[in-house]
Amino acid sequence: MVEKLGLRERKKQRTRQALIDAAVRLFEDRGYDQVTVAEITDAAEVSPRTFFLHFQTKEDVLLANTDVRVDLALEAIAERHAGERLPEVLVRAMDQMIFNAWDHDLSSGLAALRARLAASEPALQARLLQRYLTAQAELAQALQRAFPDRLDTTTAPALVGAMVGAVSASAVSALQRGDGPDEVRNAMRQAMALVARSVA
Amino acid sequence: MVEKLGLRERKKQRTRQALIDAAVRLFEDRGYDQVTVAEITDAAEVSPRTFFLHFQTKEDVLLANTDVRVDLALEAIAERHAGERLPEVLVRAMDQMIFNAWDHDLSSGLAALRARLAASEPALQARLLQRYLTAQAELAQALQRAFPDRLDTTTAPALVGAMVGAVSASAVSALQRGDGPDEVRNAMRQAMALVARSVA
DNA sequence: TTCAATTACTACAGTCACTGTAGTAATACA
DNA sequence: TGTATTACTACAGTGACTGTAGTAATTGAA
Repeated sequence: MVEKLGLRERKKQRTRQALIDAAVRLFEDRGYDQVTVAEITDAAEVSPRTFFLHFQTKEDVLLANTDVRVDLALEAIAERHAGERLPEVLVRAMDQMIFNAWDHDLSSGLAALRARLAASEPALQARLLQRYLTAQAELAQALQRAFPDRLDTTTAPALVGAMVGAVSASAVSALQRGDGPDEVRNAMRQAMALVARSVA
Repeated sequence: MVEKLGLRERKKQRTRQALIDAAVRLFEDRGYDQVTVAEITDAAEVSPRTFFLHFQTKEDVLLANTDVRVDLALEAIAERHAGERLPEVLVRAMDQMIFNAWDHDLSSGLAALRARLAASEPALQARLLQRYLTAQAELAQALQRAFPDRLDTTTAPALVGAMVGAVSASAVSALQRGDGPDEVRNAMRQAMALVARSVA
């Protein structure tokens, strides 16, 4: 976990983090589309071009570190506990992905800001959904490897899709009616349980 | 169904259709991002500005008429047959939305082109997913109205989300491994059945 | 038929996300 | 110490999308 990075790489990570920090601060102040990429790079004291060397799109600066979440879920599937059955593994993987990582970067405020902006900013919402879709494919593959006798190439994606779809939809609907974090959390867990039942 | 439209409105629909036709033709010829909006408007013989009076984004020209699909599903839910239970209604609504409308505009080639381009074009894929999400909210609301004793404000979105998520994921995965239309269709139906089981 | 209100469309100028390219200076490595 | 790599910059450009003001056709009423 303690990577020995060269000086060059450390500098690169520093500018990357500076861009993220600047973006988060400006977005919180003024809202997503009231901030230009040029303003972010100004605040981070780098050239505008540099932004796009680190992030493919303006939205992606808010999706930083989402890979980590997916990796957590993949690990959770791979580390299948003794005697654990399909629904349990699936729920544990989703739990890792959503709540463990949630707690982790709630401190940085990135996840909270992302959720808030995704609700109001269509471009960001669309990009986030797309990220979910690619994550789904990875999860489905891992899950099928873990349960080769139980899942085929059709049911594995369907099952993961149902999970992610149910959890997302319940979260969105909870957020839209103004629920607080705890209620959103409960709604998501309830959705997970609903889908888990279909494979019990 | 036979709307009496004024001359002005008919002209408007004609330019709208001209834009769609021109876009589809050009996209099929050269691919999505090799065609500019300016070229579409040139082909349709209108000004570039006119395009954005009819469609919010370049992607939206390919999402034309998707409202109709959602409306079909909403009708299917409202016209709940005698003695029909939750899973049956849900499956029938999804069926209407996906396959009935599919057959309908397969002739125009729009649905087929959309599916093909959505697989390769991230921007379009993202927009399509977003459209699904908004449709989900409507479906969940309608479904809860139809089954007020069975569904609450948490389970209704979760259930619809699971359905849409499962069907989408299975379709994507089938398309990615190069399945033909029939196999994709089967995968989608199988996904629907999987989720329907969870509420049986 | 005539006049006034509405509106689909156009022309034009501008913003901003994003890209290609060529150059510079710091780091890495032999 | 010299050479290769590479993160970054400067610059010029493309293309999606917007705001605004004007024109001409449709509409509905006098």
